[in-house]
Amino acid sequence: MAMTIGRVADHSGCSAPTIRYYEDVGLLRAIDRTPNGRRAYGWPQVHRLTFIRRARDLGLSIEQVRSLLCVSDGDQSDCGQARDLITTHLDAVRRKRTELERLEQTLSDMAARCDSTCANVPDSACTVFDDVFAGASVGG
Amino acid sequence: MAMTIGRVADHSGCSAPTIRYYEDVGLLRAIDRTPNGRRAYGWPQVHRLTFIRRARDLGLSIEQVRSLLCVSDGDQSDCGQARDLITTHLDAVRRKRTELERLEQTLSDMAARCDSTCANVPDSACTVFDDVFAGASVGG
DNA sequence: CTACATGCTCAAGTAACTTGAGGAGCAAGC
DNA sequence: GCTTGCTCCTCAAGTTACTTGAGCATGTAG
Repeated sequence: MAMTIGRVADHSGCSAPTIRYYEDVGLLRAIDRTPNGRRAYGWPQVHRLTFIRRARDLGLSIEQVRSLLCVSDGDQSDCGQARDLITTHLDAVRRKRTELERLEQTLSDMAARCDSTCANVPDSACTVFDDVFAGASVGG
Repeated sequence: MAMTIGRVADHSGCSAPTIRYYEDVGLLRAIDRTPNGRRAYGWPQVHRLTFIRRARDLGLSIEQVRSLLCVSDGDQSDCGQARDLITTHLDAVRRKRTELERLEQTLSDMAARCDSTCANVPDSACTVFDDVFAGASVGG
């Protein structure tokens, strides 16, 4: 039933040192130990770590993640405050997604241009960046 | 015609110290100086910095940004390699966007649940996290 | 029972900035 | 003409969120 830190790392996508670090800074607490002193985890920790990793990957700071987990842990008693916290993060995530779509479009334009201008001319100079940035060159 | 670092900061969205830092690490080079030693920028640098900021905001490392700028600068002579670079980044950006959409959905579910369960019960304990994570609780 | 993979702690290193100290240049108002 | 205040400069140290490495113990496979 109990997992080693290595298995938890595999399941959650966090590295073992990172998991110990999260324990250090208080995102995980009171990890059981086996008689010989090794950490013993269960599935709830795997889910918590997966959530943390996803949020971190997407640019939320440790403190922001902590605040969301506080809501989850019930440390945040006022539901209105919890909702504010969530919608604030939601706005940030939406803005980020919009920017990401813009970059995706830019990169995709570059690749298409690359295909059309130099696909059949190997080793030719590439001009993909010349005018993809809102009509202006990238500059020096 | 020439802009101070402060104006460039306003236009590009990078802070002045960050712009100096990018010069230090070689993302910007050979910035002109006024007779009294202040940096003098033009629009090409503004565009370049805007591109850098967008890419950085979305999780590309300085080294990845540098490699894209190398293509733009023509330091990358092989168009095939340039295309590979771009499509690799494009894949990463697409995966990131998918993850972001998942987090957006999760947060939006939380907000909706918050509204329906405790909107008219101020100061009540909030249960928004109880089962939004793939059917499992966040754990401890 | 010897490899060797995995775990532990603690300290130092890294990336990408941010903040702070200490000082100079210039524009506006008195 | 001089002070007030904003912006700029350099250089050093601090911050966040980890990663890497040293040195040692333990569990597992052949």
